[in-house]
Amino acid sequence: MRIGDLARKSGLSTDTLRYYERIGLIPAPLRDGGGRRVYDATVLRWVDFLHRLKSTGMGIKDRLRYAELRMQGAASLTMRRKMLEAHREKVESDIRRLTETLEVLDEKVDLYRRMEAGETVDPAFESCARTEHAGAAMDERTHR
Amino acid sequence: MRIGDLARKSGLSTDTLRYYERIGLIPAPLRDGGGRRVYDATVLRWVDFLHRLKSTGMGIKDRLRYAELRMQGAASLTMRRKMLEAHREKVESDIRRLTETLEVLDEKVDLYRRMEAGETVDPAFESCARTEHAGAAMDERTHR
DNA sequence: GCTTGACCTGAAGTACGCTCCAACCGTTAC
DNA sequence: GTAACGGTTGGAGCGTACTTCAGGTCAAGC
Repeated sequence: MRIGDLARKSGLSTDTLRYYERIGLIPAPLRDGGGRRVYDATVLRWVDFLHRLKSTGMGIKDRLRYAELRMQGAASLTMRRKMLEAHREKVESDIRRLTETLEVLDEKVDLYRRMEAGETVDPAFESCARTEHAGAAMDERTHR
Repeated sequence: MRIGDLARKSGLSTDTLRYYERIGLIPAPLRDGGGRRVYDATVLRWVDFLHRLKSTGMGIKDRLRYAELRMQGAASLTMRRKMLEAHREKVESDIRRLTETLEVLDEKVDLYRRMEAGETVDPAFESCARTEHAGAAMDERTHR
């Protein structure tokens, strides 16, 4: 598998793959006669996992650290597990934040729909500390 | 309320608040005799909401666009609602990705725990396309 | 009156994570 | 042979989102 194939399969660009290699996120592959990178199939799983860590909020330093540990082999298992457990906690709290936001957005969309329909909005919504409806609505009322 | 109070209440730094004002995310407040910014309480809700949009993955361009619409008042309600609905979809798909990742991490942590305990790992795990256990484990076996 | 602390401005610097570019080389199809 | 294609390198450039800095002003407490 050459770099273009890996790019297509992983969804990353060839530039990004070379960049990851340069900074040490993926191991340097063997080269063919013409000096071109030749990847074995297993690297795809690693690239996908790295991408998963990144897309769920793990920063580059931690991904580098994890990649380093991985290259050290079995001796680093415990440290890697601890990193994964820490990331798990972060992912869980992100899910909570997002789920809460889903509710806030639904409330707001609902309010906006009612305002679009010309409905008079109960001033009691001002007491809802989670939104900025009040401020926005005040602006809207006072500046027109 | 001065900029330091708003910083403490919102969790953002005074520098960040001034930066947000400069790029147009928060409206320019009135000034006191000494030229210092004086905020009214409602801006805190707006800052919190902006922070929520940001921390749930809305980029700066969209936040700027939203802030712009908000300053235009009630005429932009429909467009704001559509932006919020679009963001809602993104948040939902992020939750799906994160929830899936939680499972992947739990699987991996579990596997690592078993390996730490010296348990022989069933080679069947190689068929699990979601993880990079196989590659890592192979490395670990072949390089020591 | 003087110090302390909070605030002001404009501009430069930083960290992350790519992304693009120029200039070149090697393989394959025709 | 030659054109197209995919690959190589080192280095520059970019977008997001702040953060820091230099050099100054202002208000309140002692």
